[in-house]
Amino acid sequence: MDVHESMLINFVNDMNLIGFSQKLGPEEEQVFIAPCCTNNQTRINGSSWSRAPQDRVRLDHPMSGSSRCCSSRSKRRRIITGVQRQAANVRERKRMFSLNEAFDELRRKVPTFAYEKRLSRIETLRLAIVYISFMMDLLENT
DNA sequence: TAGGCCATCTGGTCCT
DNA sequence: AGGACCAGATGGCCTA
Repeated sequence: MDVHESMLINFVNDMNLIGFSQKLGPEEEQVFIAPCCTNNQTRINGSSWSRAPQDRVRLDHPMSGSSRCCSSRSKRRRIITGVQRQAANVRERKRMFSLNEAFDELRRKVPTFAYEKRLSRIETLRLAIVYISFMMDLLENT
């Protein structure tokens, strides 16, 4: 085993011992709260979703209710049909699928131990950031 | 049982 | 006009 390999193992060990939360500064721990979206509560309490996932269709008009409330911009409303909505859902699923594929690829690139549980997406990103920094330091010092 | 993570749906906005 | 992207909401699953 060469020096770099042992350094890498130490690095992974350190990552596991340190944990990600301690690496967060106050900035990262701040929770962003949208300034004007207080009416979300209405939507939670007065939820119009059906229970079964396949029945998750809004019972009211598809374009009623706005998640981006209080915007002073003029809104050009886009009326979409049920077919278009379904097509958009399919596209979104595909998009999320390719995003997850990219995350899986990134998981394979960052060093972890085989017995460790699968990294979550946020853990993968944070580990990748630290790993890249580690490698850059390594390059500068060799 | 609470909290974390994730998949999915959805509507708004951006871009071509 | 329509697809891509984004963020909020919601529910299911899993683990401590």
